[in-house]
Amino acid sequence: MSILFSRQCEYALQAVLYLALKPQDKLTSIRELTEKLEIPYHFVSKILQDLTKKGLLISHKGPAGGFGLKKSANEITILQIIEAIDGLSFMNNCVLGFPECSNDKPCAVHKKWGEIREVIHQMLASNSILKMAEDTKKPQYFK
Amino acid sequence: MSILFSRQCEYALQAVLYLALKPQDKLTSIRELTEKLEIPYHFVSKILQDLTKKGLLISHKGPAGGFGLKKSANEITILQIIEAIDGLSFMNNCVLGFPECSNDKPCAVHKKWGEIREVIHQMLASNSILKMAEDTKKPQYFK
DNA sequence: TTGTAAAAATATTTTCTTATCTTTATAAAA
DNA sequence: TTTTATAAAGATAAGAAAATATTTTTACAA
Repeated sequence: MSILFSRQCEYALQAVLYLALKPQDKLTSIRELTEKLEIPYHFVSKILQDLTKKGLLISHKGPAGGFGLKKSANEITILQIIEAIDGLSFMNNCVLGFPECSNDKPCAVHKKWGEIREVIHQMLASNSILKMAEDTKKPQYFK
Repeated sequence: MSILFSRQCEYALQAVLYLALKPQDKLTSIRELTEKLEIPYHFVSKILQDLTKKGLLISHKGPAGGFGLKKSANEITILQIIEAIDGLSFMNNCVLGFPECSNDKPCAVHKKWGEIREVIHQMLASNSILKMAEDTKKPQYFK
């Protein structure tokens, strides 16, 4: 079961981090991407199209076609990917699910969760996907 | 969309926090509970049965029947409820969804998320549901 | 012109959430 | 003590959402 983000969003992150390690001008096919990452072809293809429409990726059809980052990998954050796929509702909603939870009517962990949420936000917004991908031991992205 | 926990789990928490504010010997019917909290009767009824089987609640059939906490509200934590319904996989899985993420092959936020997770654990385990429910402005639990 | 690869539309599968209906237990009334 | 109303237990089904697959179309480089 996924934690904070949808499966879609997780795949999007994996794909983008994979692309971040490639030269920006080189396109990568869905085939390569999904085989290396071992994630479902058609589902991911839909996700990449979404990211393209949202202006985060570029795509080209035909032979030697594929996907690439639209901007340089050091200008993109994980949070931007998450925002494009899942939206930022996890930054607003009550973690215990109380529909009316707010500063006026706080749930039992409202304040504490607010602090935690800020740290999570930091974690997702403070580093570029380039740094993220480089910090990571690369072998994990390949089989 | 829910954040860390399933809808089931959220309802369970809301129900248990509601029960925590009642005298322990008094039983509460699903009807009252779901009407006051405005949550779905049948779904919640299933959840309460689960919590009963797991030994967290007691139940009685028949007139004046209903559910109550098995132990005193100051001996139960939110984490115990979560563990019973969703399990603790959120404490182990990679937040970005990398299946092989571990200390050996950490994802981009492995370390940071580990710290955050500890704070979340603290938040859920360090106070009893009695304190949780009392700290909360009570009006929110009633309509 | 041909093969490749994304785009798009549609369908299937699975999982999660919710509802319906029947059964069983039990307290209280007759 | 039998009846009756109440409320949980249980089984099953319906609905919705999320995840994944299939098929067709479109673009384009060689």
